[in-house]
Amino acid sequence: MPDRPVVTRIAPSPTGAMHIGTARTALFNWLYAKHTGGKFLLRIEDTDRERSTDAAVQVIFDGLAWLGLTPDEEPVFQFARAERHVLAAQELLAKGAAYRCYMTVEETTAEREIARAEGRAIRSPWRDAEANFNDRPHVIRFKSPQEGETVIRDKVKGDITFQNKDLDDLILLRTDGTPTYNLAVIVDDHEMGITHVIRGDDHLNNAARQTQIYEALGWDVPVWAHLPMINGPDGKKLSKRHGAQAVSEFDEMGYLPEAMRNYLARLGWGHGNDEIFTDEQAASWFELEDVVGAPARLDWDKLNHLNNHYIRLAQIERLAELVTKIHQTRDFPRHDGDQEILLRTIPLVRDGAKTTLELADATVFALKRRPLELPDKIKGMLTEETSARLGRLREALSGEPVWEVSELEAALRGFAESEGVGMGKFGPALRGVLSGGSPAPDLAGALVSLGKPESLERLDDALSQAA
RNA sequence: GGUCCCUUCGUCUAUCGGUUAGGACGCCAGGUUUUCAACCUGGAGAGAGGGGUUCGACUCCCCUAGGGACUACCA
Repeated sequence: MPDRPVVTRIAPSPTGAMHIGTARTALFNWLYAKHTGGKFLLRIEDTDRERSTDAAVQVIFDGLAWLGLTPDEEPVFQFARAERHVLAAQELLAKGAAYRCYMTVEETTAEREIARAEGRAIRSPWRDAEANFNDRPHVIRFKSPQEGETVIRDKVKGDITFQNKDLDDLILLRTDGTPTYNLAVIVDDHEMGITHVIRGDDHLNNAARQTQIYEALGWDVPVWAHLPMINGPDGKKLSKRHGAQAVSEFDEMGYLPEAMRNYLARLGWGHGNDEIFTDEQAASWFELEDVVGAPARLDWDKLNHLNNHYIRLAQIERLAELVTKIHQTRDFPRHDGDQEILLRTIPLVRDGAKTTLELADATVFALKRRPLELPDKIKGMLTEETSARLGRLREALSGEPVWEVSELEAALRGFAESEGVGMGKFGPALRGVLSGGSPAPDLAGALVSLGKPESLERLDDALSQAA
């Protein structure tokens, strides 16, 4: 490869959801481009007109945007470049590196069965016929070399040698004259100036045949880097039953994009003992040689741990916005003044949240409207003794001048002491009365979240109910 | 069937011939404690199997086993 600036690309086909494996491939391409000061491009492989949809194209745009992996140039649509692909096929034909094959679909199927039984690649009788019956239906096949071997110098897998006799003659142009994937990728990668093809290792076998086509065209072969797959926790192909496989699902489940980037980067790549790092660090460290050759499994626990870490790091305003969105999708009623409550509450509850969904759950207690509906379990705690004690606590709190966590902690402790009991004697009841049974932070935190007036009122509500 | 890839704690990984095989998540125990989580301390836990090469192999080579990809006029 000549010493040109690095250009990488992600080339998904728009046929449905954006798989998490595609996201990681995009991440690695992005990281490598950043690492080398090169460019990261996007090409939509929409040559399959049956399955490609505009909605799926949008899914890819949205997925990349959410992940923060912005391409450095406008996306290229493969289907729109069909003419270029055909031109390349004709060039190959003119060079004698491709031929017209008049086998019918039935004949091809029959040959495939025989070839498989004999353990060899399929062959076309038209390979050396140099036939040209202009109007008869035919495909254009690449005339793959039969002798020798083709070596793939893969940055992840190392050198891989294929015997040319095992490689069949790829179809370049279909009977209807449209280009196939294997032709289109080569032409597009070449004309987009792609220097490094970093993709899933399901394409590893294609690389050999693609290399031959590059050579036949007289083009530079890109640097290959084939990434292993991402499997489910059980080591099997990732599917619905593993919880998620599409990028959008991780978003919906409350994962932050920066957590996804960090997690995905560590799946199949490592830099010593570094586990948590910034995008800048990852980019500066990222080398294709350090990519692991073995498939990895998705580990929800580790993802959760990282997500919790990034939730703790996130701006409160941003989290409040995400939580608000979650409440909206759940039709949880919101009111004026909730924003302030949220901004007050989130810092107090986010340390325990593994996802923004959990974070949203943790804010519910503070957003409820009084009077709270108290579950029987909490009502049961309000014995005469406890109610009386909470009454005295209410008075103590109403005189509290500074409504902050450390002051309130001290006040609660002081109250317990003055009552001559442990916090266990009234803490659970206080919590229940303040939260209505929803998860809530520690007592002082809950009081701060609610604010002084609301806290006292919730106490009053409960005490009058109990009385 | 054929071709190709992969194989270190449960999981993700470090090690690039010489280490008590390290870290992270998870797990277990203890601590903290008004719930849950978080947090603190400690602990258990790995080179698929078999042959070589070498003074010395997790590391290099071969075989076996087990996973996986491809084998479309899909991408």
